[in-house]
Amino acid sequence: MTLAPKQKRPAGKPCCEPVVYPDVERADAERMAEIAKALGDPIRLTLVDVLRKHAGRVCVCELVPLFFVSQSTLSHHLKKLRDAGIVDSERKGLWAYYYVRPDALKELSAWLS
Amino acid sequence: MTLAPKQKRPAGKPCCEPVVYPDVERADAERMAEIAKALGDPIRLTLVDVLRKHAGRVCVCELVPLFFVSQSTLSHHLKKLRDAGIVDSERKGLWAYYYVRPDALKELSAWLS
DNA sequence: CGTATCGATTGACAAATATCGATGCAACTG
DNA sequence: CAGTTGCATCGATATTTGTCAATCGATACG
Repeated sequence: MTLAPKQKRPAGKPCCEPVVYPDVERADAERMAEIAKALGDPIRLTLVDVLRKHAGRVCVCELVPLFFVSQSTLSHHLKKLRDAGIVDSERKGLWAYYYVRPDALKELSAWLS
Repeated sequence: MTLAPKQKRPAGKPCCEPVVYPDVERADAERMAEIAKALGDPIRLTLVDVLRKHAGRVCVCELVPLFFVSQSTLSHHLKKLRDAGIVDSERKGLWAYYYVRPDALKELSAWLS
């Protein structure tokens, strides 16, 4: 697959024919980029890693001591993951249990490989 | 795998034993988060998609018209991808040809699946 | 040589983000 | 009921990000 121009453009005319096009639809790209963005922080990526290793649910009070940030900051990160649809939570009395939504990472994972 | 506390903590004592730990090392998480962050924008994700579909190299002048942003903005996005180690470029005369670095996405892809 | 073109860089600016401490709220304990 | 606990939200602040127009450096063309 060879493309791209070899000569300077004749002035006025376009540099080259547009030969390449994306395979992903714009909406798909936006959805996947949102997921990727949410994973684009070491704390959040690690959070997902921890949650994924547990089929069950993990209490927030167990997550907080794993990172050197305040409780409110961690809560903020969890919210970002929730907003991106990667995790969800369930409240039980005082405690909140988080878990990774099944298939949340599927599309991005498929695209990546 | 059951964890997490069931009773309010006795005052002074910790809420619960830390039972869960991440499987990824901190350095790994940081590396992967950096990649994910770079992919966390629709334009950049689409750029990678376009470049990936071409074993060869793609000229910047072909990439610009694919997006509704200025040339300088696209250049900025390409730099982000370069800084993250996802793509690299080669200059040939006036033109710059970009390509996805092999294996750049491997680690993240493996972790995701 | 002088001029046009490609692509990167700079400077500016608004918007989004990460972080914290303080506060709020629901629910448990005594 | 009063006090305490777990977690979310708010307000403030510093940093990062996306974007553009303008400029720059190198290269090509005439």
